[in-house]
Amino acid sequence: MSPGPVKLSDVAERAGVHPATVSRALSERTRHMVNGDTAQRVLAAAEELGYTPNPIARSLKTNRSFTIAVMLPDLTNPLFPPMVRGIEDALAEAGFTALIANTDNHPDRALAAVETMRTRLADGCIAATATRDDGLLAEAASEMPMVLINRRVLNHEIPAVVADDRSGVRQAVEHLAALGHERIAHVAGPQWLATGADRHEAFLAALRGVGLEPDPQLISFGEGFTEEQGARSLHTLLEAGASFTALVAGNDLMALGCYDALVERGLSCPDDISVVGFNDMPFADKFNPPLTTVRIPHYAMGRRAAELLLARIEGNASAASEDIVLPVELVQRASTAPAPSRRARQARA
Amino acid sequence: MSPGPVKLSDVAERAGVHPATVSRALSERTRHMVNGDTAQRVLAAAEELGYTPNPIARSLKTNRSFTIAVMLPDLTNPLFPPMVRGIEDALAEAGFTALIANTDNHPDRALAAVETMRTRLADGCIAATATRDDGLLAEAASEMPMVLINRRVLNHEIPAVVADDRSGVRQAVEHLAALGHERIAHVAGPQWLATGADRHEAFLAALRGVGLEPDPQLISFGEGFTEEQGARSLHTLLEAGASFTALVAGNDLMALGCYDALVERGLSCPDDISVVGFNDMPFADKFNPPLTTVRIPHYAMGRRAAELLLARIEGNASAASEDIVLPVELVQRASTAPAPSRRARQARA
DNA sequence: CGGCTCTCAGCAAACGATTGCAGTCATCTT
DNA sequence: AAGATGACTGCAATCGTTTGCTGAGAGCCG
Repeated sequence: MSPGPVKLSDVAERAGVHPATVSRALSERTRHMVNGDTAQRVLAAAEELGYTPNPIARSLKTNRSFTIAVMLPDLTNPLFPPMVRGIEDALAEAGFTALIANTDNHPDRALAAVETMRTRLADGCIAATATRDDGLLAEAASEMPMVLINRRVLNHEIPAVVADDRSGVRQAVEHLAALGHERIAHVAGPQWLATGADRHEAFLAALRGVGLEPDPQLISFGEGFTEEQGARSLHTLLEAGASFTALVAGNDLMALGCYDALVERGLSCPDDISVVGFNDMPFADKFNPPLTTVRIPHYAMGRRAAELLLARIEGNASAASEDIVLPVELVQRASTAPAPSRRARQARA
Repeated sequence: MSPGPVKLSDVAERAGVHPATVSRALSERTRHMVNGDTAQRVLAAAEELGYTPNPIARSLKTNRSFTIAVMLPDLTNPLFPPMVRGIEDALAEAGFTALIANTDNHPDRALAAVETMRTRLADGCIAATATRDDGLLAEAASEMPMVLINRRVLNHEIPAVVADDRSGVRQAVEHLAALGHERIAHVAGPQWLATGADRHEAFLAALRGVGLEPDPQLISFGEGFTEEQGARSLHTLLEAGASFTALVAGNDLMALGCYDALVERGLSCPDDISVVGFNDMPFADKFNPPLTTVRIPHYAMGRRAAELLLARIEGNASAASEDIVLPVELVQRASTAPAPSRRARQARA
C-alpha cells in the first residue's frame, strides 16, 4: 500500500482490476458499465481501504468543484447566519460546500470576491448582495449559475428567493391601523436595494388599503439597513416636527435604532410611539420592549435558494424562472400598543 | 487563444517561452531562476492576457489548497460571526479561504466535518468545537496544523487563542461585591467545555478573592451554553430555595435564559437579582435590561487565531506554543445594581 | 584553447482522477 | 459453424500546474 491517503490505484490493485474500472464501479452513474461481481469486489476493496476520492483531482478533470460561493454583505448581520445554515445544510446533502465571502456592501470588495470565486471555480453562486440594478452580478450570472436570496434585481434575469415583503408590511400597517393608529411613519431602508424599495412601495399601498393617505412628511429614507441609519432617520423625522403615533421600520436593525432615538428624546415605546420591525431577527423578543416584527423564514429561504441553485446546476435551467416568494407572518410583541387617542377614549369609557 | 479561461500555456505562447518558464517567472519564490528580461516579458504577457492560475491544478500538484477549515458548533450563535469575520479577513490577506462547518456539538457531525475537510485537503483547521478532552480533535491535529479558538483542551497539545476568562469573571464578581452583594450565585456552563470549567473555577477563586466563601448551594450547572439551559439552571436554584441577590451566568445566552426565568417567577432584574453575563454578544446593550457583561475581543480573537495558524503552516511550528490569551473588560449596564440590603441602608441614611 | 562552472530554459514526469476508444471474450443468430 | 452482437474491462490521453533533470550556450580560468 502506498503511503498517505489511499487512492484509486490502491483500490484497483486490491481488487485486482484497472483503476478505470474502479472509477466506474464507484460512481452510481457509471456503475452499470461494470460487471455486478466486479463492482461488488471493488466496493468491498474501497470500503476496506477506506478510500475517499480526491476532490481536487476530480475537479481538475471534470471542471466541477462542488463548491458554491455565498456572497453576503456582512455575516455579522444577524439576518444572515440562519440563511447560511439553511444554505449549508441543503448543499451538504448534495455533497456541495459553501464558500462564504463578505462584501461589506463595497462594490470593489464584491468584485474581488467574484474574482476569487471564479478562479476557485465555484460551480455556482448565491448572492445576498445585489443592489436593485447590479451590473456586476448580472455579468457574473452569465458566467455561472446564480440565484439571489433576500434581494432582487430590476429585470428578473436572475432568479431569486425572497420573503413576501409586500404581505409583511401590509400585515404590519393593518396591525397598526387595527390598534387605532392613523398617523403612521415609515423609517425606510435604502432605495437602491430591492428590499428597501419594495417595502416602501408596499407601505404606501398598505396605507391606502386601510383608508389612510400617505404623507411624505412621515417618510424618511436611511442609507443603510443599520441601527445608526434607523436612529438618524427617526431623528430627522422628529426634528422636522412630524407628528405620528406609530412607525414601521425598514428592518429590525433600523427599528433598534429607532429605540435609541426614542429614548434619547425622552419618548416611550410603545406608549408614545409604536414601532414594528421587519425580519424577526434572533433575540427580537428580548429587546426592550420586545419587538413586534415580521417574521421571515430565514432558514427556509436559505434551503430553497440552495435547492434552486442546485437544480439549475443540474441543467434544469427552467427551474423556477419565477421568483420564489416565501410567506411571512407578523409576530406581535410589546413594541406596539393602541394609539394614544384610542387609549384616552377607552379610559373615558 | 484557446477558449475559456487563459492558462499557463497561453501565456507561454504569448511570451514565446515554455510553460515551465512561465510558472517559474510567476512565482516570487522561483523568479530568480529565470532571466530578468524574460521574467518581465512573461509578467507582461500574463497581465495582458489576464491570466489567473487554476488553483485546482495547482493544488493537485502541490498538495496545498489554500483553504482553512473553520469548525463551529453553530454559526447561528451570535458569538461566532465576529470571530469568523476576523478569521476570514486575516486569511484573505494571505490568499487563503475559510471553509465553515457547523457541528451542532454533535461528535458525529464533527467527525463528518473533519472527514470532509481532510478529503477537501484543507491546509489547516481552526476549531471552536473542542470539548475539554477531545480525542477527535487531538487526532485531527496530528494530521494537519490546527489552532483552537475560544476553547481549550486539557493538555495543551493544541495551541489556542482564548479570552482571559479568569480575569473576566474576577472583574464580574468584584463588580458585584463592590455593589454590596454577598450571596452571589453562578449559573455555570457545561463542565466538559473548557470555557465552562475555567469560568466556574475562576468564579470560586474570585469569590474567595473578595472574602466571600463559595456555597455549593448557589451553583448550578447547565448542559449547554443556551438560553434554555440558563433558564433551567436558575429555576432549579430557585426551587431549591437558594437565596442570593446576584448571579454571574456562564455566558450571555444563559444570562438571557435567567432573564426569562426571573420574569416567569415575578422577580425583577436588577431590583431583586443582579445578573452579569459573559461575551458581550451583539445587542447585549439592547436587552431588557441592558446586560452587564464581560466583553471579549471576538474579532481580534479570530484574527489572531488565523495568524497563528498561518504561521504554523509556514512551518513556524514554534509559533506560540503558549496559548494566546486576550484581555477582557467588564462593561457595566443596567442588569446590575446595588444589593437590596445596601439600598435599604442607603434609604435609611 | 580545452575544460570548468554557471545561468537559464526546455523536456517530461508527475499529481489523482475521468473517459473515449479499442480489444477480448462469450453468447446469440442464421 | 461463422459471423454478429453485446457486455466488460483495459489502455492511454487528459485536466493545468509544478519541478527534477538535462542540455545549451556563455564566460572564465589555467
